[in-house]
Amino acid sequence: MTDTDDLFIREDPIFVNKELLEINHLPDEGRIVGRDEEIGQLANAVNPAIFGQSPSNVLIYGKTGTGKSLCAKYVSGRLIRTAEEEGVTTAYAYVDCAQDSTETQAVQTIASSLNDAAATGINIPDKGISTATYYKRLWTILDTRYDVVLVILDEIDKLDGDDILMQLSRAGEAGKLTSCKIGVIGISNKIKYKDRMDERVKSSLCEREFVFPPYDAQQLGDIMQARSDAFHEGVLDDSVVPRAAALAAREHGDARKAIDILRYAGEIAQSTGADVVREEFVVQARQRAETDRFRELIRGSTPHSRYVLQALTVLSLNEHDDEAFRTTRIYELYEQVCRQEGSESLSLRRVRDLLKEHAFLDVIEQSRYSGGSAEGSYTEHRLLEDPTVVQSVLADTID
DNA sequence: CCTCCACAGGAATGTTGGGCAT
DNA sequence: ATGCCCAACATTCCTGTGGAGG
Repeated sequence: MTDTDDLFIREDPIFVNKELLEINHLPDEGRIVGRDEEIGQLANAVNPAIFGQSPSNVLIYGKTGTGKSLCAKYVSGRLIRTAEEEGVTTAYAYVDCAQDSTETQAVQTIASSLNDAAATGINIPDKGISTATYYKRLWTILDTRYDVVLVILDEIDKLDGDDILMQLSRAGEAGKLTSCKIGVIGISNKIKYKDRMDERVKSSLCEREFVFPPYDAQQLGDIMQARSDAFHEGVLDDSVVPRAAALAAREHGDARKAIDILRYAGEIAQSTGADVVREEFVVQARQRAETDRFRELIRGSTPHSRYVLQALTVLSLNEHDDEAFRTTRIYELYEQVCRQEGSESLSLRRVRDLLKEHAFLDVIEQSRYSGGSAEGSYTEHRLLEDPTVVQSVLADTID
């Protein structure tokens, strides 16, 4: 091993502290921009936990990238530290309901993230046991290890039922828990989510409600400025942050997207060997952020789910004029895709459900029509993303 | 107002594969 | 090792739906 091996770059010329640009990075206090009031209210709602009492349940609304999960995690984290100083043992569990959409998966995630097999002697398997068993183990874990627990349910509207909310909010009253208290922080980006909630759940979950407004270009700029320490001194061209802020502000004030753009712009600079992040990289970076979000969405989906999407994509690419297609047309093409892949096609009924799932994840949009006189009624499906983008993502998601 | 069509979607039932107790 | 339980996925069967034209 010589110390003059120049095959590898020894020091990153662009980034010093790239973690600052990770999506899940929790900034220190003072780095959360424009959410002081919300943080204060949130803290106030969960404050009783510090004395070992039940925190208020909270529902947070706001579009994606308005800092909802960030603030929820941040407040929960500080609560745990403060409670500890008071001799109260607390913890929080974070569940992304888009990923764990069934009741079972969500309970499993909560239980396994709060469990410590060494301390409790309880094992939480990934699958194979009943929902009731997961609950039973979760209650035991909570009672033996904690005084108060906060459960953050992100994208709660993606959950397939209210059952888990019911269980969590009633656990104490139903005698399932003897000493531990539970607080639920629900996060939704659909305001109307509340309307379709069970009345009993609604009254207990919605003790406090907050709405997070989108960030404006100024705030987005501040947010990125606060994280610009991720880059080496002088590497960021002065025009980069304002440009990225303007782009992200135009797209509904999504801070997550703004930070993604900044990171990608840096990576583009890195891979092209540039020593400065230039303004023109920002535009390319935006494109890349878009495909990345989408790739994440379809990464977890089953092959047939992707074939269905593939069928719709091919239709959209071939016929630019009309961009919405009937279920049956998609199904015909889907059968063709299956033959190419050497796979047995699923039933029409099942494909209808798969399409509905895509609609739920905002990948496609469905609208129902009636043909009128003896023409029946039908549903049309439209891709929400650029077909060429979908095509390229599908192509390299082969695994 | 009723019919007719092309499909939507609810319900029941079957299949698969993993964890669990014995 | 073996049978059992259960969630997730899939199929089959069937009833429900909307609006132009009779």
